[in-house]
Amino acid sequence: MPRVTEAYKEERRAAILEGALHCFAEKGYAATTIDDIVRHLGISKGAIYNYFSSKEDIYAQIMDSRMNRLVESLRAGDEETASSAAKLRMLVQRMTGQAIEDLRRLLSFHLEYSLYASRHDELKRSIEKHDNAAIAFVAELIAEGKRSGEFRAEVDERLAASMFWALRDGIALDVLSHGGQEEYAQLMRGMEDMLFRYLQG
Amino acid sequence: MPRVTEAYKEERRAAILEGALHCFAEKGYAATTIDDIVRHLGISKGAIYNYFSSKEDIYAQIMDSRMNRLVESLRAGDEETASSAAKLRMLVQRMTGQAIEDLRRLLSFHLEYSLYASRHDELKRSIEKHDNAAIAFVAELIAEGKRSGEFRAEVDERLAASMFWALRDGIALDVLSHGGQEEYAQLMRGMEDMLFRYLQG
Amino acid sequence: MPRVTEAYKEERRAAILEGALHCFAEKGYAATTIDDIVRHLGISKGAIYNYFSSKEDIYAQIMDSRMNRLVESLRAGDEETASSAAKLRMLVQRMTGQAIEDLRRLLSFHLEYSLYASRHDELKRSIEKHDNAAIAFVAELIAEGKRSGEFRAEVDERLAASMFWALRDGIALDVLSHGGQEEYAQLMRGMEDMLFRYLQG
Amino acid sequence: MPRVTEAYKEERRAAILEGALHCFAEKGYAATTIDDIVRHLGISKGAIYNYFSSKEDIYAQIMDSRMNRLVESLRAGDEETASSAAKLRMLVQRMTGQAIEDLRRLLSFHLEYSLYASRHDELKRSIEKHDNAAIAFVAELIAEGKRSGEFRAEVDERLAASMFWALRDGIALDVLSHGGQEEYAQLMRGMEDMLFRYLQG
DNA sequence: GATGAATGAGTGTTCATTCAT
DNA sequence: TATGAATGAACACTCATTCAT
Repeated sequence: MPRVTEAYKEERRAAILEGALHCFAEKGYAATTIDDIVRHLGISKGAIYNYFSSKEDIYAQIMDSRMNRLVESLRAGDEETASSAAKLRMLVQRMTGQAIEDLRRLLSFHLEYSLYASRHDELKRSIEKHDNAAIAFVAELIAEGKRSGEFRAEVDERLAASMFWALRDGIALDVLSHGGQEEYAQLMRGMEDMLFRYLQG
Repeated sequence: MPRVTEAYKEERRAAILEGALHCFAEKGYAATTIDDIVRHLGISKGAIYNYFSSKEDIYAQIMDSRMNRLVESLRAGDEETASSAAKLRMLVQRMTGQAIEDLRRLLSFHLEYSLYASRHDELKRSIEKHDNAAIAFVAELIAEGKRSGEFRAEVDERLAASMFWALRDGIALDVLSHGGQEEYAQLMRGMEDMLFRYLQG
Repeated sequence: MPRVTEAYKEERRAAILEGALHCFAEKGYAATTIDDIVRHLGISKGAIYNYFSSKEDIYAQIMDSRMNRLVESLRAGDEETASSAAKLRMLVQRMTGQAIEDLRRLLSFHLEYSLYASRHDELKRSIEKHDNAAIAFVAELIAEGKRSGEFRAEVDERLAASMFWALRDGIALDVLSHGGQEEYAQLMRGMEDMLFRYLQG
Repeated sequence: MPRVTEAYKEERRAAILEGALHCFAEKGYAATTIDDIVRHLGISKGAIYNYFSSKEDIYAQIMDSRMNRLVESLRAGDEETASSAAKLRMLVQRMTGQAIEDLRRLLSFHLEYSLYASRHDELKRSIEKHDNAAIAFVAELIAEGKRSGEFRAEVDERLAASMFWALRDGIALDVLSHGGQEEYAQLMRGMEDMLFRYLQG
């Protein structure tokens, strides 16, 4: 008979993940100390270790939870009625509408994590899994478009989907260094334009 | 060993930079210790501090020297006779030809540095300068193509140049996580295709 | 071990201060390493940094606490009934009675600290404050003696008080280099003699 | 047949001593690096080690040379005609006349050296020798005064001489922390007054 | 004799993790 | 479970000294 409910624990876990994400996004993984996180959350240092086994564990779990939500949200926007092209366009536009500040913070987190994971095999696998899900989602959209004749039959949907994400990630990376909201929006419109010319010929 | 020539010192400096780059690319900046670098180079710890003032100084100087060489090499491939489209195609193909292993190592270095610099204002400025040089180079190529009628008059050359690099960086980032030489080459061919459809309409 | 009482922490802080004083007095500030202190106290290196922010912080806080206690102890010996001359004589005699070994250790600490502080403005101010308190205490004694007619009306009490401490410090400095208990006692008796001849004419 | 004359070498040695004294007085022994000295003098690091075996060796030789000159200068002021009391008064007044800035720098050097030497037996012996010479010089003056009836017969000349220097050192120490030229002069006049009252009853 | 690059033991400090309370 | 003081390996950096030129 546990003292605390499962729900309470789950809430606590999520709060720590959120607080840690805030710190990691702000200062970077290596520069963030457990003390930073603990201070930010107003909890004790020990508490963290009741929920996570290490700093790296927190890192990985943040990413995992974010990725799951990302794929969910991808699906969520999926209106039944719309054409494939419309869906894809909507996806780009939802991205375009994101506040640059959120983007910057989150993106730098994602980028750093990818880098980090690329040097740690265990993490690499989970990244790959999630990335594949994201690619598959877009690839499926494109495949639909091909079937409905909206997109050229010659495009390789997996390749195109990979390029979709590469473009998005590259733009985000760019914006990280320079550029504000307007420049980001402009690049995203450029991406939309380029992408549809490619898909539609 | 004093009364050394300037050339000797410059060589030494370059060797340290190279050794450090090797280590940073391998393990990441934060995870690389001065001892790692020193061990890799077979020199003493103190020696490093005769040439650089801190670990971060080394980091910044590696990037600076790499960026300078990148822009130079961009210019170097510039054949006089070729058309703009041919030059641009050549540029993409030179990138496509790169060994994935080199790319992976170098790219992860670049990415990590961009991330790091985005949180350190002094470094940020130098990154921006170099990035602008790279963008300007491609933008000029595209502008030439517009003038010669090879490219659509409507494309904004700066935007297109930005997207050129975003695409390239995004692909590299992708390849960092998964994919090998073949997947990289395929993505780069996709990039070429997408890019020219966009530029040529 | 958390949820410790304030008293426990205060005790710990005091113990570190004491241990550090021991080491600084023995080997000097610069020659004493944090490892020396830690070894002497049988605690871990990190523990020190839970209580103090740096080696210099420890140094300054030792001095502060010693100075506070010194001024307190000066006041503590202050018998109500005695005449001013008797009080002053008592003060000198209490100093004379000190064990030379204690004196040597403590004095070399004080001297070194004064030297150190004289080159560090923040510390300088606190030294001055404490020194002034010590001078003011003796000056008040002398002023009382002047009022009661025990001391010459012409003596400037602040000047005389400064010389009181100069003499004491000078003697201690001397004893640091040579001399043992007997020589110290002799010098202090000489100080008493010289001082009272000066005050009483 | 040496390449350079003895005189040249002696000059060089002296210059290094002087430069090192400047640095030690400014920043303190521990805080002064060989690089500081070398930079101040505009010579090479190796050069120093042609003349001295270590940083400590320099330290000790500075003190040695200063002490020798001090005792010489004490004797130099010794006018034949004057009475003992006049000679002693003159000695105090010469000290009083010193520029506070010189004093501060030099005194902090002396003090620090005494402290340092008190923890290093080899150096301690040489300090004692020099201190004894200084005490003996003043003691002899006082003894003369006793013989000529200028000073009280009861004073112990060695004790009085020790107190003379203690007072002077104590005043200098005081001035190190606070006080400027005027305060110093006032204290020195106080010392003169106190001293003569003691010697003459 | 002069030079100054090289050396590497040594320093103060940090920080993820543990565990007694 | 929560706490936060304790731990100690690890780190970037310093600096007296050496020695090839």
